[in-house]
Amino acid sequence: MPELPEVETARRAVDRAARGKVVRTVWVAEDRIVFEGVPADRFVAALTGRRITGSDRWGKHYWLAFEGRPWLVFHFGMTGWTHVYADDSERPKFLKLELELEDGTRIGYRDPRRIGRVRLRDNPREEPPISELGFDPLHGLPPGKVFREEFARRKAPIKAVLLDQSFSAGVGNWIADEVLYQAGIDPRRRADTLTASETARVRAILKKVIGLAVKVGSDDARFPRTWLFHYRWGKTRGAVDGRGRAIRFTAVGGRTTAWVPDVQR
DNA sequence: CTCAGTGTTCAGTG
DNA sequence: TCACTGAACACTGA
Repeated sequence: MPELPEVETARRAVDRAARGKVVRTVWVAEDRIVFEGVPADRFVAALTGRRITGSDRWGKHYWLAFEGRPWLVFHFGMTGWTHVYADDSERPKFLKLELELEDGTRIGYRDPRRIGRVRLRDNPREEPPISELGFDPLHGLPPGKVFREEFARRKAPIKAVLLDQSFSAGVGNWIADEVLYQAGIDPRRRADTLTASETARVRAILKKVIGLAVKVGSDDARFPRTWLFHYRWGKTRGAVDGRGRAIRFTAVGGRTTAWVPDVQR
């Protein structure tokens, strides 16, 4: 379930377990898709024996920084994840890459559907694909003026614009729906029809939703009960939000969109 | 067996 | 060229 908050949560867990430690051994699956054609032995050669110094994230990508280069960049797709564990008995299925650290801790990347990607980059933030991304809402939002100008020149549905990673990196399907629900905006509206105050609401709520989700470690049980998040899954017939209003499911921007017509105009 | 899916990319269209 | 749309990708689980 990896949008910005989930990726940030995964990054923090791995950072805590790995920061300052040397990689003792590296295991990598042969997988032309996840590794984009880079052979396993190149990852082994690049990472074995190197010390992890920290980590960072932009949008839905996060990376481990080492002394020297290159660094190791993860993207989760829809089903990827990084795991921290102590020994082989806990090794996850569909494992693609595993770092065994000097103290025996293991960092594993798994992805059953192989839609995620693992890359080596010298400067992740400066090189594709991360260099192509827009702002990261947790690192800081652009001024309201930038939102107004961007929306004004866009004819796509507002939901599609929020999902566009070259605008707001890290926003995925549930966050886009949650923001538009809380802002009271119909997800099908063309972005260029939003008023200044609607645009301001989108900006403020985007910051709030992501900030809170990260603050609670993406533990959805701790998301406020007023959020659409709790009621939107499964396309259930007769689904309602926390106040009993009907939830409608519509394809917008190529994605299943949950929204509440009574609230979103 | 069929189909949806918390994501991204790319061909096709206007 | 650009903005936008929709299908494709790969695979599991419901």
